[in-house]
Amino acid sequence: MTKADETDAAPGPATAAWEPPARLRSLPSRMIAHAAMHAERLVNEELAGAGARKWHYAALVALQDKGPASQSELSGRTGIYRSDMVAVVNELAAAGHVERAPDPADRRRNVISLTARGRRHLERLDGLVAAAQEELLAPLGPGEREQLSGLLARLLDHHAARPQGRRPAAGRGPAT
Amino acid sequence: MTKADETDAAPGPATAAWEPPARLRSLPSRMIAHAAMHAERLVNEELAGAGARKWHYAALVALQDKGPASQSELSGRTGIYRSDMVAVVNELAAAGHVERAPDPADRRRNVISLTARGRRHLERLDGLVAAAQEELLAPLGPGEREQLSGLLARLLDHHAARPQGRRPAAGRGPAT
DNA sequence: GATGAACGTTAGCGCCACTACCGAAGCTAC
DNA sequence: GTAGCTTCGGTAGTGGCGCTAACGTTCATC
Repeated sequence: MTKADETDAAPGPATAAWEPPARLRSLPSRMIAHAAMHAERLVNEELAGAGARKWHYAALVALQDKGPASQSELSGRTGIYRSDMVAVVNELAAAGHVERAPDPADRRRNVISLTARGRRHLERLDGLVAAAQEELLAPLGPGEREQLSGLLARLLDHHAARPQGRRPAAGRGPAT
Repeated sequence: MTKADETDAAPGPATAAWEPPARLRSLPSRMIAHAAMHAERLVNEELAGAGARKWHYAALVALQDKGPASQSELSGRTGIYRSDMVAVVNELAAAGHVERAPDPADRRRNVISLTARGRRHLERLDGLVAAAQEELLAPLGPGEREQLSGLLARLLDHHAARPQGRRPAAGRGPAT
């Protein structure tokens, strides 16, 4: 048997020693982290087909749903740090999905606004992201999906209120 | 108003433009990623008190629950990549929590085993990790925690079976 | 008109998942 | 028994991402 047990379905006692112990497998923080990895992988794979990353999607959605904004405002909407927002806007602007114009009312600011092309692009990304969600949640029924969302929302609400004193930092949470 | 609306509780229309749109906030992949960030932060903060990281914890648990193992076997149990396992074992060995001995039966292998000191250390880490889980799940009742765990387990089972063709890679999933 | 804050920007750190490659040692097939 | 595969420990490096620090410009306030 040179290369058997490659697609072997029967887990012998030799395989057991390679599996994670139940104590790790059932650890909530670990399960969540693991699920997050799958989620990110799926989203990234989908978006990669359109040459986009989750940051781009988040920024475009934030612009479409709440209108033009300065970069730091966008930062607040998306959870992307101001420092990283620079690159995101650069890339989106280079692709023509977004326009960066100086704010006449406040010359420190740039006003970022969605272009027609960006809107079209976002439509496509929406489909890809939705597909990723579908893949991610595939094993769950509609009711279960809502349960999961509800529980996670409770967690996030709780921890969003927590953080010790840091309110105006502009940059909380992941991009997608 | 130089620095008002800093700890302002009343969200005026100015604040709304800074909040993430519902479309992003309710995106399952994003919620999971966000929750994972909180989870990792909590676990890291707890473990930092003992000078440990989640990798160390995962490795120690894997050793305690399934006995001594080679490094690549440990890799399989914990989800830590073989390449990264080197450093983890180095650190654990330097702290005296683990012993690395050449395997007489197979001179390519090192047998890693838990020391008494490592067992004691792990006891402490267990408490810290448990505390982190408690903080993480604080807003949820016992029934809800089981719901969440169950749903996540379903997700993970589904996606663990998926990955296209890559079975023996030894290094799936996060460390904690 | 000086002080201090906000904005965009650059640079860099640290963690972590992941890849590629290496030499040594073991196993299998001929 | 030896040639050719794999496995193991190990080194190095990449890239994404969350996060901090600092700087010059511009604005707001006293």
